[in-house]
Amino acid sequence: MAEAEAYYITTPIYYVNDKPHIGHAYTTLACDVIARFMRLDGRDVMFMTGTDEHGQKVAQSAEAAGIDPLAFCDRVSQNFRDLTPLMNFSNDGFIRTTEERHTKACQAIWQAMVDSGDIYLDSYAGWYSVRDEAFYGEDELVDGPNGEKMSPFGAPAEWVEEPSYFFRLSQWRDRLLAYYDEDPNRILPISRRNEVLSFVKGELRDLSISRTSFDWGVPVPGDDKHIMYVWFDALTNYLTAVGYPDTEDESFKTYWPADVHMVGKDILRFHAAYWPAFLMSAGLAPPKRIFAHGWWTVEGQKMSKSLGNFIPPHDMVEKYGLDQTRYFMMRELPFGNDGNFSHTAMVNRMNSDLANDFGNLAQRVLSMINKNCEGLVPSPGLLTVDDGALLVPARELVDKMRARIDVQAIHLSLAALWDVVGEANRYVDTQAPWALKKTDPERMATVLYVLAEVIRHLAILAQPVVPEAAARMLDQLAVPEDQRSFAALTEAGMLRPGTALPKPQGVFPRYAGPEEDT
RNA sequence: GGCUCCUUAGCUCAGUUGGUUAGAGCACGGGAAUCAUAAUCCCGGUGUCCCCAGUUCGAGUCUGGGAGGAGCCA
Repeated sequence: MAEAEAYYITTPIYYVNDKPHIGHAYTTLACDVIARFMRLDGRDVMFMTGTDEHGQKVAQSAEAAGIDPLAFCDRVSQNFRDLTPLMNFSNDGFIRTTEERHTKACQAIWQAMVDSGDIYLDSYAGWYSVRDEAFYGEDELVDGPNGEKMSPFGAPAEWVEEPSYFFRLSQWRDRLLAYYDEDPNRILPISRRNEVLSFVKGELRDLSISRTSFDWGVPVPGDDKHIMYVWFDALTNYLTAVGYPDTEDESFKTYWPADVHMVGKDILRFHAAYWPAFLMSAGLAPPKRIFAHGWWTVEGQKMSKSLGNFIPPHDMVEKYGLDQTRYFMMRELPFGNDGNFSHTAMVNRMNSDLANDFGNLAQRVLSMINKNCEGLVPSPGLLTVDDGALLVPARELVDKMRARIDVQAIHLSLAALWDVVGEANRYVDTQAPWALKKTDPERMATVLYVLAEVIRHLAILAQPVVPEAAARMLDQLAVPEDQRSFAALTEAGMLRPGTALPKPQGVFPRYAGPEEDT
């Protein structure tokens, strides 16, 4: 038995101070769909998400709430842990940067970077914004209403002057460029890759990676007046999760380096430039792929605090259904692009693609079998050219979808699946089994068998995106639990004639809520 | 200010190395069918392919300029 090939995929860790909205759910959902696909495809998957709990802002929020920072984090990180059951995520763990193991990992990688001569003590003077967690140049600042200095994003900025440890990022330019060159798909989409390339090709400055002005974070080893810069701390979670610093650990040896770091486009630079440089400096392999996805707007408008138009994932799931929500977010826009959420688009997708095309296909076929074949999987006769014209594309579908998932083109993998759904609906019409019932019952049985077998393929392949509905479809085809992976998409997994099927029930209802409610 | 990407049917987008009448889905109109969640199937039109100029026998596809949009950096 060949050992399953490992696959490690991560979401960013989310900032505990935020309230989860569809943007967070979207990132994790994309990873979930890919992780489920890989598991069904026989890969040994590690899928991680978590929360980023350090930094001055968190400490300030905790103080405002009148509790200590850890108690505060315990409370608010729950909001993100709750996304897993709500969205049916299949993450293999949930990491928090306040865990003891994470402190150890951060200090270990720091020490490794010190040992390779890439960290040095100097002093930092400049404008810093607590809210943005970022430093700014004098020329980037804007004047606030009372003449105070503000960051370009309108956050208060203060002049800070303090000792700081620096990372020799400037020394890593060529090695980073070589790393990008090794794989044309290193950073996707390509437009994002170009951005990173132009950033790194420009003048790379050394990076300040510690602060002395607050203490809610990971202390620098050997100099605990210094707290690690929050990004240094946060990025290291990807290592912590697989057992670092124990590089002999089975988990670390199996899963590192990560196959995909999924990130929002706003944090690409940290992942595509700083992080690989940190890792290489510490003698560790950099990630194989960084994918930056886009943002959702809502009814054409940006989500923002001032508009208060954040959509809590819970609201979408409640209103449209869980699998419907999952499908919409993965299908509506090319993965990587920005996209717009609208009630109309949501209802269109859920009614056209799910209810009318896929759901109704299963329902019409299963009903005919239920009524005309005594509720048993029918016995096929000799297959015709028409049958092959449907069966062959269904059997080739898994390869087509895999090729697309490999480059995170989730929307295209779904489009391929729906192509076959369309073929199947056309086949139903041209074969007209309801007419065959009177003229040629044996041929009717063959047609219904072919359809049931194609639906088996479709349901198995739809599991990553609509796990519950696909499972119900497979239940209705009496497909055993252990026959639902992609390995069953062969002749050996074919439906057995004579198997009793339960009475069919629709799995994708049409939208039944209020008509105009946007 | 520098750089990157985008601008194609009402909407969302495909358009490979330049080559005959520019495509898909949704929406819309007509027809067929009646197994099914009134779902399905067939047929149909619309496009100054952002604008201008150039290269070419020939450009949505290449070059230059311009307009609008998004983003990265200073």
